[in-house]
Amino acid sequence: MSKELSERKKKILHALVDLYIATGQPVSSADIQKGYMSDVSSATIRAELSALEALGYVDQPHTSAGRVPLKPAYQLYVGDIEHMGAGALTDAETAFIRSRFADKLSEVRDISKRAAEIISDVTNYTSFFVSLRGGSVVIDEIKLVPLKAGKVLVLIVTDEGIIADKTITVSEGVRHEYIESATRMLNNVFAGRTIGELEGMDLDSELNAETDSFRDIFDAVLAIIQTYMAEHGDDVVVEGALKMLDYPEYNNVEDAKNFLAVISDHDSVSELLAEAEDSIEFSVRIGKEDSGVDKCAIITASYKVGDEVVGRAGVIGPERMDYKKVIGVLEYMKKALGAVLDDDKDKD
Amino acid sequence: MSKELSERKKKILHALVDLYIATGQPVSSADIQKGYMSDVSSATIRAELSALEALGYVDQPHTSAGRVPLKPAYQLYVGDIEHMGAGALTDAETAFIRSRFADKLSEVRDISKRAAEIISDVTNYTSFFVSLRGGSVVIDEIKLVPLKAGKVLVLIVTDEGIIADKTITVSEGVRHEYIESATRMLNNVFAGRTIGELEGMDLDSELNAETDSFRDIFDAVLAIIQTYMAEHGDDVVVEGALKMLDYPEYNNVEDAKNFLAVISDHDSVSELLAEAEDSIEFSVRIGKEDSGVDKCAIITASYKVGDEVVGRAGVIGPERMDYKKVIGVLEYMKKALGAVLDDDKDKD
DNA sequence: GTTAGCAGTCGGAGCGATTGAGTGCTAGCA
DNA sequence: TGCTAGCACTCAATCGCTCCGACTGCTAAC
Repeated sequence: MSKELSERKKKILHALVDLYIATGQPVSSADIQKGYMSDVSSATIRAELSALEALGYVDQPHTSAGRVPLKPAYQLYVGDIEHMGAGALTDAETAFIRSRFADKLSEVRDISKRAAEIISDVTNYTSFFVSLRGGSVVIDEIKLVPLKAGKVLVLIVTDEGIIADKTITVSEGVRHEYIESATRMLNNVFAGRTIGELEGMDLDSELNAETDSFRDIFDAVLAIIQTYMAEHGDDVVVEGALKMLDYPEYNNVEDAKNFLAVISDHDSVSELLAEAEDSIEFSVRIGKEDSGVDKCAIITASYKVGDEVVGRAGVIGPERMDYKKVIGVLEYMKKALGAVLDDDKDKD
Repeated sequence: MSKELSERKKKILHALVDLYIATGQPVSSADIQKGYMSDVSSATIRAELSALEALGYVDQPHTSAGRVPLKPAYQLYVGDIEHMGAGALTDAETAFIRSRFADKLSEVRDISKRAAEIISDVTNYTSFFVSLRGGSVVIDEIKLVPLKAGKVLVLIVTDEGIIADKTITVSEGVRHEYIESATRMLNNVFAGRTIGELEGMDLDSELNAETDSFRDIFDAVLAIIQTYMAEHGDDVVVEGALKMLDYPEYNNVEDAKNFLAVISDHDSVSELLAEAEDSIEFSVRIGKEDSGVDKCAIITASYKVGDEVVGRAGVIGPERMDYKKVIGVLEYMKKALGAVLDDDKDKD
C-alpha cells in the first residue's frame, strides 16, 4: 500500500466494490468488464485483479470464485465518495425527511429519536443518535419548594430545562426561613456551574460552619445531580436494530445475537461513537474486529449548533453497505436538523 | 377432550412433556418406559400414545419419529404443576434473589427493572414487568413555581411522586397574586382526582367566567397530564430479550426477528400481559398463533400491595420451557417483592 | 501490453444407497 | 381382556458420488 495504485487499478477496485455492494456476491472479471470497462478484455482485468489480490485489496473465497473486497478496498472506495460528493437523495426521500420533521418537537430527546428513526428508515440500516449534553449543562438556579408533610421538592433549573424528580424530607419541618437560607446556600455553591465542573470538584471544601447545618439538603442535591449525570451522561437512541438481521451477513443467530447485544447496550454504543474523531466531519470505520461488531461498517457524522457539537449520528451496517446513500442522508440531515434546532431556539 | 383421561394416560403424558422439556427431541415410547414406567413395556406405551395422538394431545413429526406434545398436553402439564405446587428453588437461587434486592431501590421503575432482571437471570428466559399505575394515580396538589423571565414551572404532585417537567410562559408576567389565584383554581379542578377520572370527564364544563382567565395555564396543565398518561400508561420493562435466541425454537433469523419485534414494542407487551385474566394468580398461555409470538408460552403473575394489583410480571419462553422453575421463581418473587415494597412504604 | 482460448479448480446441486431410530401390527401368553 | 415380544415397515438424516458451471490462471499469438 506504500505505492499509489494505477488509475486502472483504482477504477477496477471501485467497480468491484460497487458491484459487490449491489449483489453481495463475489465479483468476476467478466462482471466488471460488462458494466464498467468494455474497452479491455476480462483477461486483462483478471491480471489486474490478481495484482490487487497480492496487494491485499481483494480476496478470493476459493480458487474458482470471483473476488471480494477487503477493508483497504472499502476505505479507498469511501475516500472516493467523499471526494466526489455524496449521492444525492431522491425527491421522495427528501420529502419524506421533511415531513417527518414537520411536527414540532420540543424535547431534545424527541428530536434525537425522530432523527434516528428517519435515518434508519431512509437508509434501511441500524442507526443511532447521541446527544452530547453531558457535562455542559449549566445550573441556573436551585429552588426548594415546600410540600405538605415536612417534605421539600428540590428543583434544579438548568439551561436545558429542569431536573426535578426528587422529594426529600427535612427534619426541621418546613419553616419558611429555614428553606430560604438553605436555598441561598445551595445557589452560592451550585449556581452558574456546569455539571461537568462539579464532578471534578472537592465540594466538601465549600462547606463551612454555616452551611454545615444544611448538610442533608446539600447531600440530597448532590445526589440528584449525580443521578442525573449517570442517567443522562450521553443520551443514546438506537433505531432499527432489527434491520441488520435482514442482511445475509447477519443471517446466523450467533452473530445476530452478538450484534444485538452490543447495540442494545447504550454504553457500548456511546463508546463506538466516541471513537469517531472530532476533527473530521464524516468518519467511516470498517470492520472493528473486537467489540462484537466486526463485519460492520460504522459511519458517523457530527451535528453542530453554532460551534458546538450537540449530537452525533451514526449508521451501522454490513461492510458492503450503500455508502453513497448513507453519507448522502447524513449530509442532508445536517440541514434538516439544523432547521429544526434553530426553530427550537427561536421558540424559547 | 370431553372425557377424563385414564390415570395411566395422564402419567404418560406428564412423562412425555417432562422429557420433551428436558431434551427438546421427540420422545419415544422407550424413553418414557426407561425413565418413568418400568412396570409396563414400551409396546403398551406405544398403544397409549397412539390413543393420545388420536385425542389430539401429541403429534408425530413423521412416521418413524417419537411423539411431541401439543398445546393440550402442555396445559394439562401446567395444571398438574399448579396443583402439586411449584418447584422449590435451590438455596443458591433464593440467595441470589435476596442479594439482588439488597440495595435499596426507591424509584418504582428501578424496582420493576430489577425484578425483571432477576426473573430473567434465574430462569434464563425473557422476562417482563409491568407496573400498572395507569389511571389510579391521585393528584394531590398542583403547584406553580415562578422562575425567572416570566416562566412558571408547573408541578403536579401525586401520591406516586411528582410529574414536573414542564415550564410554561405566562403572558401576565409572574405577579404573585395572579399565580396564587391560578393555583387555587387549578386545585379546585384537579386536586383529589385520579388521572383515570380526568380522562373520561368533560373538563370544559368546569370552567366558568372566573377560571376562564387562566385558560392557557389550565390547558397547559391538562396537556402535561395527558402527556404523562401517554408515556406512563403502563410502565413496561423487558429483560433478557436476547436469551430467547439461545433456544433452538428460535434458531432461525426470521422467527427471531419476529419475536424481537414484538418484544421490543412495549405496547404489544402491555397487551400480552393485559390478556392475563385478573381472577387467576398464575396465567399460562401457550402458543398464541397471532401476534408473532406463536411457539411461545407466557406465564404471568400478579403482584399486590394490600389489595391492589401493582404490577404484573411475566416470563416468555419456548413452549417447552421449564414451567416448574418459572412458576417457582415467580412465586418466590412474590415474597421478595412484597418485602421490598413494604420496606419502601415504611420509608415514606 | 493485450487478448483469445483452453485446461484446471472447486463449490454446490442432485441423486441414490445406507443407516438407524422408532413405530404399528400381530400372534401368543397370563 | 390386557399385556408383551418380535418383526416388518417407514422415513429423516447422512454420506458419498457424480455432474455442472462459474471462474480463474496460463500460454501462445497478435
